Amino acid sequence: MTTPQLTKNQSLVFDVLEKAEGPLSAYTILDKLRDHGFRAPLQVYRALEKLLEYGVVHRLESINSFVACAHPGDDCHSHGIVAFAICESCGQVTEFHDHEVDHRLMEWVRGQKFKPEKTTIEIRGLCEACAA
Amino acid sequence: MTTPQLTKNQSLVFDVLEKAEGPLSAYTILDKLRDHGFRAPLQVYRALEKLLEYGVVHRLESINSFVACAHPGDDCHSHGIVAFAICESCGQVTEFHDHEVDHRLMEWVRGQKFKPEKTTIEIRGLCEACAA
DNA sequence: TTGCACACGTTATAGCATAACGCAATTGAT
DNA sequence: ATCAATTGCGTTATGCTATAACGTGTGCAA
Ligand SMILES: [Zn+2]
Ligand SMILES: [Zn+2]
Ligand SMILES: [Zn+2]
Ligand SMILES: [Zn+2]
Repeated sequence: MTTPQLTKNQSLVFDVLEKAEGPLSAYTILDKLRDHGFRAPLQVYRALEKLLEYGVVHRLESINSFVACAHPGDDCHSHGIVAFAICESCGQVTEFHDHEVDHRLMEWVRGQKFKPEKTTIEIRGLCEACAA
Repeated sequence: MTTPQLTKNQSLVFDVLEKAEGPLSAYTILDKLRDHGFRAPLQVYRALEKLLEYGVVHRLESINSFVACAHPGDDCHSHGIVAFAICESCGQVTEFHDHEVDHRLMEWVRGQKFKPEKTTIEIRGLCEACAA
């Protein structure tokens, strides 16, 4: 998926996510953009929908939040599953890929004749700093 | 984790989930239990909290729903990660375990000195019947 | 008896996400 | 140039998901 030129709202939302330390909820993004004219949740959600489609932003299902892709330009997303480690203390998120995990999961779905569309792998816990 | 005797509310919620064809949202469970005296979401959420703790129910993060464990009495839950395949058409859920996937993920977290607490693996797509 | 833990009921509130309407700008064919 | 289709945008309203806060009753152990 090649990323087209972002619209104004999409750029604003993306910039907020890129500058953030960790994942943000849609409503947090909204609050950060009120000075730029954002008034309603849909303005955020519509931008996020496109950014997710372009693959430059990921959604963290287990915490209802969004994060900028940590591997811009990487083609991993086109042929692999993205996994996340989420620190429940400081909110830090690490994005990674493991082809062996992908392989095993895809082998399983093939055996079941299941047709995968979107796979979520999220590890919640404590990062090295917070676990100390 | 050994499962203690369930309370009345916990039993009601568990029975609903066990008899269900697929995953249910907390509010759907609530509606199914109104005839049994349930009036408020908290009655459902409090029961679910315990059932999750006992390991007899799983939460599907990506669809905000709950499902009865498909492997009652299985000790897989104590030393492995649970994964789910969720059909987005018919709602059918298949629960499975893959030790190799567990192993790879745990190897990754060990390398990062990340301390995992709860891991989510959910594959959304189409089951064999619905993909045809 | 007193204190504690736990389940429960109720009301209110917080947090997350989308439906539905209308308008404006863009594009691309006819 | 005109028309139709698409896309983005703004606004209001609504729906779905989850928890806070308070009070009650019950069982049990110190
Ligand atoms: Zn990424
Ligand atoms: Zn941390
Ligand atoms: Zn299970
Ligand atoms: Zn299906």
